[in-house]
Amino acid sequence: MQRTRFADQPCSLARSLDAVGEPWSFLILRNVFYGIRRFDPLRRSLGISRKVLAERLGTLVERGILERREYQNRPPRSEYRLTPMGVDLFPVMMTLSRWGDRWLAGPAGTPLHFRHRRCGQLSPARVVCACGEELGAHNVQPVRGPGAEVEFTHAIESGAGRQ
Amino acid sequence: MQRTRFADQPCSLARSLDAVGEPWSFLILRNVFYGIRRFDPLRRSLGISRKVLAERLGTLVERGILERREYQNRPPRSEYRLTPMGVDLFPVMMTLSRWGDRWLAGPAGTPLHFRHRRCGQLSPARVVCACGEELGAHNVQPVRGPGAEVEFTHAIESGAGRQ
DNA sequence: TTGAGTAAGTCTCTTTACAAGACTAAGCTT
DNA sequence: AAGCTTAGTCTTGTAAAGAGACTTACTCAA
Repeated sequence: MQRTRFADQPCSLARSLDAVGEPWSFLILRNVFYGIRRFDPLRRSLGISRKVLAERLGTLVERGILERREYQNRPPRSEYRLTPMGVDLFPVMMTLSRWGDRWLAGPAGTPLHFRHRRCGQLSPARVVCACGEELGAHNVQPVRGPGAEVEFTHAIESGAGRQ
Repeated sequence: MQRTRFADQPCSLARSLDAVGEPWSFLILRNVFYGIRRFDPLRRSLGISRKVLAERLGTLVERGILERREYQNRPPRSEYRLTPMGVDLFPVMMTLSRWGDRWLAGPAGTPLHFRHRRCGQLSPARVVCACGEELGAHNVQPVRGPGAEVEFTHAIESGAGRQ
């Protein structure tokens, strides 16, 4: 009876969660984004146990999200860097962070802003359509794609969008 | 020795993960978005155990993400609906889903698209700044906000942005 | 009025995963 | 040589997930 795997579901959300949904994975990636790339600094900054950190780094490397790189070999020391797949998670982290800013920040306010380097704004990352309009549950409808499986999307297409 | 709580960290990402980062939470919310709102249909569509489903629904209600509503009382039957806080998670799920579309879809292709109702496009949800430009790790810099704590942001500000 | 069915759980048991921290190994420093 | 640093592995105890039996309260058909 091991933890259910989501990777085989015909759903990109489930697959993504299977790849980075374990406890700590996102926080490890956050700190790697912030420039903390080595084992001990990661462990200290996160307060994570050595065992779990080693496991998470291993699976994130295995899945192609981080890359392990030796930066010296006497003694062997390595650091972890984001692959393009890992870098591409940044927008996800921004939207999740923005949700927390909105609903969980409390009276002290937002702990951390993101500044868009080019225009200088402390940008409240918006999720938009190619046409530029902001997207949300109210104006989006799920539609079966080429990788769909019929029995899976049946319930979805019949009931979708009605909140 | 219980699981580490992220809710007390001065970081909206950590707080968000504490609220919805448990296994199954996102998939439950996905199905509620798709119109599956009752216990047994949720259980069947997810393949989750009754115990864990009851636990997750309970904590999501407790945290204000779902609302439990009786739709009949003889016998008492209830359904779960998204609160505004829950509805606001949809853009997060779209970006996570988009990441899975990009990196994990495989040869069968995207299982599910999102169609923007107004313009009709199968929209690859983009994360953009208020100025309209797309945001990513390369053009964003974290900046301390009012709710920050000094010792926490020290490492971040010194090392941020260099990948 | 008995029996089957349904919806929404609760409870028990087993297995897995996390938390804390001791221990290991290889090299460096004083 | 003793101690320090980095990067782990290993051990032990607790918490949480998975499977499924059981419960409660009501409806419906025979």
